[in-house]
Formats: sequence, structure tokens, C-alpha cells
Amino acid sequence: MDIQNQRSRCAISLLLDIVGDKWSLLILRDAVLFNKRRYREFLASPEGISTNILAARLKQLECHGLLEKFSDIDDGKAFRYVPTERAVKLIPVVVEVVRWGSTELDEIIVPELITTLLKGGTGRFIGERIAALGHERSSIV
Amino acid sequence: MDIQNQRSRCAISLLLDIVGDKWSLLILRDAVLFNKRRYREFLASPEGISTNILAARLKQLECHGLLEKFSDIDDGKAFRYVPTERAVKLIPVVVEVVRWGSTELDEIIVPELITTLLKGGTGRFIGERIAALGHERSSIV
DNA sequence: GCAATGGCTTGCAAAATGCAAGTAAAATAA
DNA sequence: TTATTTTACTTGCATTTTGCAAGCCATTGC
Repeated sequence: MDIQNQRSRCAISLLLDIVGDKWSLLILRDAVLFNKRRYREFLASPEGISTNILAARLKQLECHGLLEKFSDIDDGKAFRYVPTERAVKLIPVVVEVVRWGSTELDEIIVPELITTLLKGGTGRFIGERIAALGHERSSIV
Repeated sequence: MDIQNQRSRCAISLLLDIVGDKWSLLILRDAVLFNKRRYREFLASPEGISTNILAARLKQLECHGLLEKFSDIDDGKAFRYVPTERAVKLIPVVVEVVRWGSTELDEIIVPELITTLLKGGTGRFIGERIAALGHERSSIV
């Protein structure tokens, strides 16, 4: 995002300039919380994103430094979309969204992982995820 | 949002079904943090929303129980859009967005109010805002 | 070599967005 | 008491984004 395309210097506005659509944050949820890495995996989420939109969003998230694209060592025709540290640091935002949803909306499904984070805080989990990313990247490159 | 229009029962997806566009969350920011109430005030935000989109979003947020519309006692031709308790409870989400933005993006503007919330937590502030809403509503109706 | 797999791209219709102009009702000024 | 201003919109239309279906291309397994 170059500065002249930003609507303002407000953090909310800037995050919305990056992930302010119906799909980007769901892709990041899948990558950051549920360790999805492959195109097929993102496509398989229950919300049902279509192929062209997924491709566009992956490119955009890569472009904004929230995902990195690697060739998969184990499968030469596949790729891995790995969240960056910057993406992992969005976990508190996601957790607060779920906290809000779990009290304000009906019949929300809250995965056990998030229940744990709601109770115990996100600090340790984020640290572990960032460390794991380091290993993941070095084994790929 | 009726259940058949929901993409999934995930809280993130549901919040995005409600505020997953470039404008809704900015309107809520203005209402909940900066106490904006009037159409003109929302229109005046630095991001520059256009009149038809603002009208549509206000209607949608009212419809989802995040804003309530009242006639202004002091000015019969004007209205007041007042955030609901449910909207005020989104403050932790907004605060975590700003926390992320302030470390991950360059040259973010963080209002002093939010700096205070980042340091001291949101609990007390939310309580005060909800109490204030009670007074605001009873003085209107 | 040939089908299967994985990751896309393309075409096109439908919906959302953005800009400018216009409208309507209430308050204020002449 | 008519005219003007203020406030909150609505309308029309061009542009952009989204969504669905189909097709394409490189790699792998046989």
C-alpha cells in the first residue's frame, strides 16, 4: 500500500485498506490459527471462497507482507503460503473478535484452541507460533 | 443477518458478514471512540465516505443492532445515531487493531485516548461508555 | 506417454462502490 | 410570510469488485 492510496493515517483505516473485505481475514485465520498452507486447504474452508478471489487475495496478502509463498519441497507442483510474523501478531485482533462474537451473537462455534486463548491470553501462543515459523521457513529455503 | 445468509458459524466470518467492508468499522470507530452522532459528523471523517454509502451503512448497522437512530431534540431536522452496548463492546477489537498497527505499520496516528486504552486496558472505559449511553438514551426518549 | 493433481486464469453476469446532482423537511432570516 | 439555509438524505450513472463456471498449464505417478 503506497501512501497516496491510504485513506488516512488511522490504524483502523490502514488495516481495512489491507484486509477490509469479506475474505482476507478468513484466509489469515486459517493460516495463523489452523496452520493451513495450501491453496486447496484455503479453498476448502466452510465459507466457500471461489478460486479467482482466493488467488487474488493470496497475491494481495503476499504483497502486503502478511503471507510468503514458497514451493513445496515434498510436492513440486504445490506451493505453501506461510504467514509472516506480522500476520501472527494479528492473533489478538482475531481473539477479540471471537470474544465479542461469543457473547453477542447466537450459536457461534468457538474452537477449543480459541477458548484456551480467551482464557489464558495470547502472548505465549504467539511466541510459539513465531518460533515455529522460523523452523518452517528454514526447512523450506 | 438471518442464518441462511451466514457463510459459516465462525465468529470472524459472522463479524465480517456485518462489518466486513471498507466503511462500517470506521463509522463504529467514530461513534464508539470519538462520540460522533450526526450524519454530518460521520461524513466529515478524513477517509471521505460518500453520502449514499454512509446512508446505506448507517441503515445496515442499525439493522444489525449496532446503532440506534433517534430524532435530535435540539434540532428537529437532525438525527442522532447512537451506538448500542453491543457496538461499545467492540472496543477491544478496535484497540487490538491499533496496537497491531502501531508496531507493524509506519507513521500511524494513534490518538491519545487509544494510547491510554493500550496501556490501561479497556474494561473501565467500556463500563463508563455503557453507563453514558444509558443517560444519553433516556434524555432522548 | 497419459491421466490425475494442484494451482491457478479467463469470461461474463451481478452486485457494490463512488461521484455529482437533486430532493425534502425543518429552522432561520428578511 | 416568503426566502434561504441547514440537515439528511436519494437518484442516476459510470467504474470496480465479486461470484460462478469453465478452461488451462505444469508437475507427478503410473
